[in-house]
Amino acid sequence: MYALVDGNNFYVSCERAFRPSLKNRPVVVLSNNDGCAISRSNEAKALGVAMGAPWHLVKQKLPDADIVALSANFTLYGDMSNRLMSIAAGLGPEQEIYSIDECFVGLDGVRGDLVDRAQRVRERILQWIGIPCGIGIGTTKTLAKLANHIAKSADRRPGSYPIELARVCNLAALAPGQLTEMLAATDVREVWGVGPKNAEKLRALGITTVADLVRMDPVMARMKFSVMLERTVRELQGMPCIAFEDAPAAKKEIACTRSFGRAITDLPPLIEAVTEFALRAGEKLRRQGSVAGNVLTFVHTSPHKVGPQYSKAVTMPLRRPTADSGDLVNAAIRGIRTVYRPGFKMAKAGVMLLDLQPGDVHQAELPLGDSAADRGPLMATMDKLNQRYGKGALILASAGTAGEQRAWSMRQEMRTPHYTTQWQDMPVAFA
DNA sequence: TCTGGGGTCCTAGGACCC
DNA sequence: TCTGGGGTCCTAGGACCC
Repeated sequence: MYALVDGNNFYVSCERAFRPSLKNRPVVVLSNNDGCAISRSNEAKALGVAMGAPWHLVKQKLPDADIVALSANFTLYGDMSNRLMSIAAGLGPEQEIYSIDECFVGLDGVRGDLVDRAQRVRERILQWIGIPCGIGIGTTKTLAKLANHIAKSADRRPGSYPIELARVCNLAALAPGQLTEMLAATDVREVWGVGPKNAEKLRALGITTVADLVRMDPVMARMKFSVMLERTVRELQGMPCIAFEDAPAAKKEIACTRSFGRAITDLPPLIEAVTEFALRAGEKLRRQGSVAGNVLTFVHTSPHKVGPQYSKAVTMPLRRPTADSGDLVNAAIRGIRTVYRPGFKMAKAGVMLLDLQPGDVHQAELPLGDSAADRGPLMATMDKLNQRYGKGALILASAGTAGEQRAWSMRQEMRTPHYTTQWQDMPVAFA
C-alpha cells in the first residue's frame, strides 16, 4: 500500500506562506526568464491561465485580471520542500521523494486507520509550514497518484467527487461499486503515464475514462502502444509494476541550460555562458560523487521567432572521466566554438554531462606528462566557498566577471527574498 | 527464382514526468 | 519585448562485427 503526498500549487503556496496578502488572489509563479506560468493559484486556474502559458500572452489576454506574477525563487522552494518531506516521512516507514513537491510513502506495517493518519499528517504540514497538501492512497503507485488527483479535485471543485474524498482519498477503502463509479468519472488523461499523444490514441479506440483503461487487455496495451502503457494498465488493475525507490538513484546525466535574457550573436558571451553552465553542472556532479565521460554543448535560436533558425549540439569526449571543473569547462568551450555560427540570434545554450560513473572507480593509467595533479581538494574547496559565500563567489575567469550585468543573464524581475536561506532576508515579526 | 543470423553500439527522436 | 529547465525510458535505424 502506498500514499502519495503532494503540495497543492506548490510554488505559489511557498510564496503565500511568507506573504499572506497573496491568499485568495490570482497568483502565478513564472519560469526562468519570466517566460511561462509554471505554478498557478486556484484563482488563477479559474481565470483560465494554463500550465506553461507564456506570461506575455496571458497579460495580453487578461489585461484587467490583476494577477500577481512572481519570478521563480527556487532556493526558497527547495528549502520548503525539505521541510515538507521531513514531515511527510512521518506517514510511514519508507519514503521516495519523487519531485520537489511530491513523495510516495510506503505504508506496509502501518496499523490503524490510514485515512485518519494521513489527515493528521496533512494537518501537521499545513500548521508547521503553511503548505496545503492532498494525500492519495492506493495499492500501487499509479493508483496512489490517481487517488491524489481525486483528493485534490474534490477539494478544489466541490461536486466533482464526493466531498468525503477531499484532501485525503484512499481508493483501497472504497466499496467495489463506488470505486468503479470514481474511475468512470475520471478522464483517462489524468492517469500517471498517459500523456496527450497516448490519450488521443486511446480515445480513437473508444477508451476515454480510467474505467475503460482498467478494462484494457495489458497484452493489447503493449502491442498497440508500448511496454510503458502495459505497466500503467497493470498498475491500475492493482499489480505493482513500478519499483519503489527509497534511496535516490544517482543521475545518469546532468544538465545546465538557460534561455538568455536577450538574443546573443557573438561568441564571447556564449563562452561566458557555457563556462558558467559547466561550473554549475560540475557542482551537481561532485555533489553526487560521480565523474563524467562526455560533455555535450548546444546552442540554438528561438523557435518562436521568425528569421533564420539554427540548432546544433556536439559531444566532446573527455580524455578520462572526470569531475574537475577545469576539464569540464575546457570541453564546453571547445564545444561552443565548434557549434557556434556567426549571424544567428541565439536564444538558448546549455551544457550536459553524459556517461556518468561513480567517482570511486578508476581506470589504471600510466603517469603521462600531462596528467594533472589531483585537483579533488581544489574542487572541494571551491564548492565549500561557493556554498558558504553564495553562488559565483569563486569561478573560472572565462565565466565573465560583470555579475548580473552579463549580456546573457536571464530576466528575473519579480523575485521574492530568500526568506529561509539568507540571514539578511529573514522575515521579521514585530511584537 | 534466388542473397543468413545474431549481435553491439551509437544517435536521434518521441513520449512522458514534474 | 516577450514562450523554462531537468530528467527518464523506449524505439527505430544505421554502421559495424563475425
